[in-house]
Amino acid sequence: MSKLEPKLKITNRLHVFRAEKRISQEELAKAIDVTRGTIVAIEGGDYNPSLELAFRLARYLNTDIHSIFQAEERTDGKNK
Amino acid sequence: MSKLEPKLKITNRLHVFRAEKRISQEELAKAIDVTRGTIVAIEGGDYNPSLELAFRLARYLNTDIHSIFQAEERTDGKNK
DNA sequence: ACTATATGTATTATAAGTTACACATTAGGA
DNA sequence: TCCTAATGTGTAACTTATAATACATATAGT
Repeated sequence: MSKLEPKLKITNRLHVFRAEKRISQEELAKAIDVTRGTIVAIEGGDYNPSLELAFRLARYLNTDIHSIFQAEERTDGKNK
Repeated sequence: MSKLEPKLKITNRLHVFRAEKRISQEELAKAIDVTRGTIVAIEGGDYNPSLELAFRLARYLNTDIHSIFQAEERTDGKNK
């Protein structure tokens, strides 16, 4: 319970990169040494990974962090 | 005890950006809504902030995450 | 000397990231 | 149909990020 919302909403296009490379969540997870649950959580939405993990993802996908992750202003805290 | 090392070492040039803007740790902390302790920890070294916080920093400093943070392979011994 | 600012360090407490499971479902191929 | 890979969902345990606070110290200006 109690999920404090961060100031910025982090969205990502990880599934797009995965689709381009045609790799499964499990493959990606093993490649960057996390569990599949972590990949699911990231792709699933409101999830704020560590910067180090973001770097590992960007490095593996041969791109930069901003190409994978975008930060949006959180226009309202209580719109749900 | 038991400090699992991340796969990548995250370094940063936050103090350089601060120096350029001539702002104190406390000013920066307030601007991005963290405590000064968090700024000290980040500048101090082996510290892995959240991606969301990295975005807040980059946004405030009018730059991108990679200009502030760099990921190095962890070459030091006893890896794995 | 005094004062205020800036930084480093430390401790405790809470929030959140991540793992390691398990179970379910869906889509495809043989 | 059966089998398998891929994905979604959930939860408990563990680790780490961050907050809140206090204390120390150095430095610059008065």
